[in-house]
Amino acid sequence: MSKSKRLMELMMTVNRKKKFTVKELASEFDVSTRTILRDLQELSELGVPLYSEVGPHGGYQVLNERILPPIAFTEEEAVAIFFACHALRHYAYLPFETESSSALSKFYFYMSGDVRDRIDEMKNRIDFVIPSRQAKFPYLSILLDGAIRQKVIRIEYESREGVSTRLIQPVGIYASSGLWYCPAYCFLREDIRLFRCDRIKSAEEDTSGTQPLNLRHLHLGNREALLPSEQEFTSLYVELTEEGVHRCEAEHWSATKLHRREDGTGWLEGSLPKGDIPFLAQFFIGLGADATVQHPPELIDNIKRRLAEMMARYV
Amino acid sequence: MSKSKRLMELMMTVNRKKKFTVKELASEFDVSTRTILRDLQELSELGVPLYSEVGPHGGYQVLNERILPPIAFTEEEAVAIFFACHALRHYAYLPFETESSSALSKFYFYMSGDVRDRIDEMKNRIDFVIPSRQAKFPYLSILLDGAIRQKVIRIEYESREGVSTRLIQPVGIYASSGLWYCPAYCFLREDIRLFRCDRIKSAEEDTSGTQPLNLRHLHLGNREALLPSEQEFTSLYVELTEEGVHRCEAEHWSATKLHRREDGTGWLEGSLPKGDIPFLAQFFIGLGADATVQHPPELIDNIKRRLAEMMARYV
DNA sequence: GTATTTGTGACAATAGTTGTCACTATTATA
DNA sequence: TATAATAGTGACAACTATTGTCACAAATAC
Repeated sequence: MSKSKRLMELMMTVNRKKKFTVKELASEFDVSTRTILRDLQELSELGVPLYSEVGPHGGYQVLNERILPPIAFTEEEAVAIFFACHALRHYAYLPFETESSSALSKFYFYMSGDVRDRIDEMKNRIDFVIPSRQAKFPYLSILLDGAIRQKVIRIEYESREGVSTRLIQPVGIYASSGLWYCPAYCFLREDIRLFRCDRIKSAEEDTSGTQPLNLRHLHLGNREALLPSEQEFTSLYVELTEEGVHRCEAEHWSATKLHRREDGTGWLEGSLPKGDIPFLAQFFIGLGADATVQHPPELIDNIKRRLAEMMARYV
Repeated sequence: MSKSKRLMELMMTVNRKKKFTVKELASEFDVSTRTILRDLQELSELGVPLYSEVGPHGGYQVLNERILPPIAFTEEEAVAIFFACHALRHYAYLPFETESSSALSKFYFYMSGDVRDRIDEMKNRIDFVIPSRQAKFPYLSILLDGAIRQKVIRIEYESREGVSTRLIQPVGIYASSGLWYCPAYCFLREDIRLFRCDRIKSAEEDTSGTQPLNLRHLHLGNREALLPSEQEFTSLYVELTEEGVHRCEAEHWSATKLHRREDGTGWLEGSLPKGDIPFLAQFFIGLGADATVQHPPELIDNIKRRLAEMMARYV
């Protein structure tokens, strides 16, 4: 095996093992220990953060910030990655350190001038707009970590009724139109709840010893289907114009209930937790003439009441 | 210079030059032509798409699908890139070939098992939600290309009045809540207009010889400020609750007009093209009790009329 | 004290790289 | 048609890098 190839494989091996002895690697790669020592020194010079201790039970260790073996990308791939990272820059808060800028400068350095120019030209000609918000989301990484390792997190949450302290077990986090949300099991309500992350005023791993539930099977992809809910349901039917269909497409709660006709119009049909009626009433009012609610009557009544209140304000 | 270093630099040089002779490189790198020939063969084996022609005016060429020299990323960077690309997968239509998946599999291959596991765990625990739409956007790359090279594009555009053929000169394209938009100079209206890309029914480079205008200085970052507009304006004042402030943050037209108070409430104040009144009336109706329009009277009248119409439908 | 481990230096054996030279083949162009 | 420019190959010697071996130093757990 050529030296360079061995170095790359060595890099992957030490990244995998994280702790190892020189002898071990020597027999694995079928070279002498002297060669492995020389190789490890080279890896170290290449930036792999190696650390060694002498003596029995000693050996080598690779520290956290590991580096991957060099990868050759095509320019097309580099451009795609560049714009993927570019799209993320609208998020002021992210749950992981945004190392993307250092990654981008590496790409930028190795790109030839004309691709660089092409990217510079494109940067101002294409955008992925995300509403930028005032809200602050300082606890995303704690919540995400809680979701991954299935830990119980103690949060202070600000709801309409004021600030309360709760224990939650996060299912995951997601961003939608500039806001972060965290679906989680709430030990206070004893059910899955959706928390808005900007209303979480503090978050830390729970130390009181509350046992996490076994919710590993629950994740962002399936939480809606699995949600056990004791809420009272009623059925919904709403007639939509073409524009109404467009507006409903953008709301993720309505996507599954949406049906389309050939001519572009459509309707919403499905079941509906009664607790959502106030929200839906306001939503359909916002659609104006593009949505006509036909069922349930409670929803229609709520809409009428709201319309009357608004009329009263503008007399 | 060591051989490996020379190979990397050679890779960058051939990417930059695109066309070159062996002799040229030999003198540039101060090695014999025989060595350069051997090096080029190695590059070829590494995947650089080289092509050569003998004879005078012959030489080497590197074909389009160029590859970058291998780059070493840290695992943190790899994770960040991974999720940036992950976020883009919600876009069914993109203006460039989405080579990101091949890039991701390269990363995936070189990552050690535990980081791979970490990413697998994260994949289902974090998401960047973009509304998924039925609409089709087949002409994004033509529009983006038109914006970059400042070309005139002939489109068929479907508006309320039916399908019309227009010549436009794109400023750029952007995605917002699942839809793509293209601000462009419209040769028909002789002004900048915003086109919704799913309503563009065909697009091709214009061949009739219409001269493109000099709009290079216009791009997505500044187009709003530079827009000359002959519309009639009136002033707007809207009182907002805390929730109303939140909802207005998400709309990019209102972000510049939004003012906040200490207690979280706020107001909208600014000028307003009269043509936007119907849109705004519907928007503020959607905000319900969270917005109270105080000016202009035309807007209030329009809101009242709409409320009355809706009341009538739900009698 | 001993076994285990990293670590260094020297040197010879081995393997890889480079330059030179002789030669082939193709092609544009004078 | 001859000539010059270009890629390309093979052989070999000179040079350079890599490797293994060995001797030895130093730290440390048990």
